[in-house]
Amino acid sequence: MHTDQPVARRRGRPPRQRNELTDTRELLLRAGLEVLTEKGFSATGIDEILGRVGVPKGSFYHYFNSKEAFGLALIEGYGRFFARKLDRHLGNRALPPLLRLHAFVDDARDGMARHAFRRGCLIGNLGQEMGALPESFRDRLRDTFEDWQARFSACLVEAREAGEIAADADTDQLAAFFWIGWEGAVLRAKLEKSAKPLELFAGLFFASLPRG
Amino acid sequence: MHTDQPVARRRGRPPRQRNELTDTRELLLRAGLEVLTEKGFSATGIDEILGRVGVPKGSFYHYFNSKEAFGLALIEGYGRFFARKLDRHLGNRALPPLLRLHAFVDDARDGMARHAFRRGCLIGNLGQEMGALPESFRDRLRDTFEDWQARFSACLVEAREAGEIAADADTDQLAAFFWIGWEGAVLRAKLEKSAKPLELFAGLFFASLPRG
DNA sequence: CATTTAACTAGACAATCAGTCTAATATTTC
DNA sequence: GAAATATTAGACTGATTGTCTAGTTAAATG
Repeated sequence: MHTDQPVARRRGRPPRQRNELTDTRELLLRAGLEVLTEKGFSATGIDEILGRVGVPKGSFYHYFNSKEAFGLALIEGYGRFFARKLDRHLGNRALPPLLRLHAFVDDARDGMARHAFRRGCLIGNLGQEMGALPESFRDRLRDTFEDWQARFSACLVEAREAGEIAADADTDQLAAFFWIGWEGAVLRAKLEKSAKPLELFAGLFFASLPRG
Repeated sequence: MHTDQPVARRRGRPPRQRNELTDTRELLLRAGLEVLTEKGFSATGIDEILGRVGVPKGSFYHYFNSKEAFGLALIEGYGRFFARKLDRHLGNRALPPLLRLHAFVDDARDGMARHAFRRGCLIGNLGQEMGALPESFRDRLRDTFEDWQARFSACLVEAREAGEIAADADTDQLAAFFWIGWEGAVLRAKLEKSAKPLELFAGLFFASLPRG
């Protein structure tokens, strides 16, 4: 039985190749991310996003079933975006592990500064809004935090193996401690329009790490 | 010149004495606090608050000039409420200073647990929402955090004087560190519907305090 | 009782929300 | 060209938003 022969190719228009730069769906996601990191989910109307990109409403509901589905797509995209950022820094074997963590923190701080501290962290924003959000968001947000924590913890393990922190350090706990507090720092940085909360938190966090 | 004589008493109906328990204004504030700590400012409609209290819409704008004015009143009330809670614990001379801080943390955690971790901190909620809020909120929120931090720092000073923490500890910095991270912990506790983030953060915070 | 002032209410208002729907057009394969 | 699908276009709905005005009721004084 032939299987590598195109038995009955579908007629009609095939799905087009997605282009990262011009794809309408991608444009909507990008604009959505900008607005949601600034104002959150509930305070943002779909029309505002549409207006920015210059796309009519019909297109939105072609690409997304609902505002909820749009939010879920944003969470996933942002989670991956940040995971890549983490990997880029924490996997940089040119630096000792602790310095990699510092590099990540600096990068994240610079990212906030670049937008004049108007944009925060999408995951943190939505987490705080959970009371008014579709319940489907909860697990995704939790999973995202857990994922980031795991990457952070892995780097702490390397630091432990390199003798930079104490041999009996609980890296999972320390990573959780970091992310819990870091999200608070992002919140405050947005409120105060300043990098100080980020630097203060990161400074005392690193100082608090148990030394060998 | 007589001043204790009621020279020209105003005619007409006098402003009534506000009664803490039945006052409509107070009821609106109380209900508003419940909803806003749960869902935030933008996601909450005035109608929802009105519905809870059983007060018609027209009355709202008799007591408050706008939703914004309502929000400002809530911030002030919540700031004072929490300041009292802080004073009650941190001023308790029956306990050594560090234990007072622990007592406050436990109280705050129990408060969240009592509402099944659905309600967060009003100030933290609004801080995160700042991007979509009237700019008049920003200073009030900042001031509230500063106020809480000052009270926390004062207790740390007592701890330092009692030799519970290092003599050269920077109490202002430590208090800032605590509140930055604590708000993050409240956020996570709400997301995870669990006391764990609160306990984990508080645990490592206290462990990180520089010992004499 | 009449007047004055305050407390409170009823509902209209325009604006905006998320979401739906129908029709038209663009793009590709057969 | 015909067929099939992808995408666009935007009017429309019904619900909800914050705000406001005009009115009624309550309590005091002269």
